[in-house]
Amino acid sequence: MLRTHEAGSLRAGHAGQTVTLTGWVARRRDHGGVAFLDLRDASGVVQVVARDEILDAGGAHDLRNEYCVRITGEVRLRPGGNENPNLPTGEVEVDTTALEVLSEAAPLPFQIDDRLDVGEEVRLKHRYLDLRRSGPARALRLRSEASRAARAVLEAHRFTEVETPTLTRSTPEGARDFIVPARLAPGSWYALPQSPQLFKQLLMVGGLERYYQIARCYRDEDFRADRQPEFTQLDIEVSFVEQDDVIALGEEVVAALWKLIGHEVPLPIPRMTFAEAMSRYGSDKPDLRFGVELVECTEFFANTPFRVFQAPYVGAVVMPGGASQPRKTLDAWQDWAKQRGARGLAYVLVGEDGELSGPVAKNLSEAERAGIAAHVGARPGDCVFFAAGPASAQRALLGAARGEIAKRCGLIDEDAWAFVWIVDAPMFKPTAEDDDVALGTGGWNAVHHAFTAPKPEHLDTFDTDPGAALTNAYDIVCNGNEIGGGSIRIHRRDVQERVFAVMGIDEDTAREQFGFLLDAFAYGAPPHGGIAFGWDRVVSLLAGADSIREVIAFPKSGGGFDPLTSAPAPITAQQRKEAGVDATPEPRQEPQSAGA
RNA sequence: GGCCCCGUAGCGCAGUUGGUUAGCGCGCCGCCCUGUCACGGCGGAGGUCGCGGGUUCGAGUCCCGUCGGGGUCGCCA
Repeated sequence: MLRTHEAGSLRAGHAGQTVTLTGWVARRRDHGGVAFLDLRDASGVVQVVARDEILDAGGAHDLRNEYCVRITGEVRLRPGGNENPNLPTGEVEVDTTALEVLSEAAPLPFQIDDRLDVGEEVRLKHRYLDLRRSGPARALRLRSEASRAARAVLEAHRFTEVETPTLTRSTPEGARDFIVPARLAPGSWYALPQSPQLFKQLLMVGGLERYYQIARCYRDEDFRADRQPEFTQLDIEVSFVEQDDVIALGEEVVAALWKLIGHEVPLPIPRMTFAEAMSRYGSDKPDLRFGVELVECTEFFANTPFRVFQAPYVGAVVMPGGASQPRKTLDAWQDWAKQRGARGLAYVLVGEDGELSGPVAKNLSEAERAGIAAHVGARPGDCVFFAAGPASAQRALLGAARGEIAKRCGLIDEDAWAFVWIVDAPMFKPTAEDDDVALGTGGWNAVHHAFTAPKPEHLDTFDTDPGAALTNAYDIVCNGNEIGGGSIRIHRRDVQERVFAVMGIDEDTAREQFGFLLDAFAYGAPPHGGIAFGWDRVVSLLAGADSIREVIAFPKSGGGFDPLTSAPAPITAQQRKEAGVDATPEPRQEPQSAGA
């Protein structure tokens, strides 16, 4: 090693020892004649004292921030009164006898100082400098610890870590595939996997029984704050299990993860059905750190004279103290709702005297005015927001309003962790007209994915009444974020074919796209199920980061651009030719197999 | 794809109803400083105000377009 000690490890007990340290000059305080250097390595910082003659001898008189240096000297207690209680190493300093510049540093594009704000664009462009800062470095180390903790849990259960291909076949699982030209088969393409879903099921057919992988996944979709074109899942699949087994395992993983940051997750984590989550919170990933539940008002307004409320669903959500909002703020709520595609957000203000006001109040019947506050649980001074129309859209609007109310009213305890399993999700949802990712033409699309098993009681009826079929699927939600989800899978070929049929995937299409899976199911596939955690999101929650970009070593910015490498980049004409990008594929004989 | 916000020195920001030579802090360069710890002092350099067009006697400032970044809705099982 080039060093004998790590800078951040030195304490009073080292006094008298001669040490050699390596690291970066975090700061230089030059008094002429003597200079103080803060020497930083991965372990921390220690103050180094260098006399003029030492700096001269090392050719280092122009030593600047972020020079990479090696110094030798004696650890000693600082002179009385010069201790720095803000540093773990603050009782000592290293009196330099030799200094060697290992590598000079050009003037920096931004300062490496934890106290300063730096724009994300420049940070990512020079991510290697950003990572010298304590926050970003800590985030990556926490990610490593999280992976280790998860592995420990799974290894204890005798899981096998298996790598699955990243060059695979394009299968329409929902998102758009990234595709890679195949030079040896001009005009044909690999796809990068959206998840290892199909492979892990094949591993179950292969008798692995307990599989996991920290797997990179690729989806070519538009950007969001919590999305990257490549992201990571902790992917798990187990044979011969039921829903409760996977949930228990998931809880064990979650508990181990949150233990890393000193939080004990009370087990078991509560469960809520999908239907309950939608009706009480207007979301399939409710944030349970606060109340403010949706109130069902459809019955209440069954005979209302107000035409807007003559709708298949009327719901309300109460904003505590909201009656005192200025007119301008209430108007702003309308804009807020319109931005979500709603016509607006009806509201009624409950005065301190209990009198109702606002544009909607006068449209209500006498009885409705008398009873509405009590029905929705509004108190004097509150504001009641209403949404009326098709249930799913209006619940989503009220659910969003619920979150906005909590934010504006400061109802969210930022230190709280609220976990919940959302279970019994519907198997299918109607295919929207503008749904360009519909897998088939059946008018129904899988809510989870096409391999999710129906609950046993819906096994016979899911294709005759798709809208009513429920699945053995479970999502784990933390503070309003879906951090993982999974299901018990279909392991019977006939059931899988019926599901494809409901989704309008005919036999030929199914055979072409998923033939290998159907084939596999013909050979004694075991019942199996699993779960996948969104690893970037999990780690960003543990790290308290606003964005998953903070817990990714080299994240991409908007549009899938990598500010560091400037990828994606054009290719040469030669590369293009070799890759066969423009070639027409030769008709090739698919190796057909059993059961065709 | 729709909508909202932001682009001024290497970095973070200010810049009044449109009006002289576009400022501040840090960093950078030079000189000084032997107990500092976000050291200090003196001096200095550094700007196509993202880009293009328009309005105007005059545009960093107003208008249109465009590019880049961030957020949001659609989308993402």
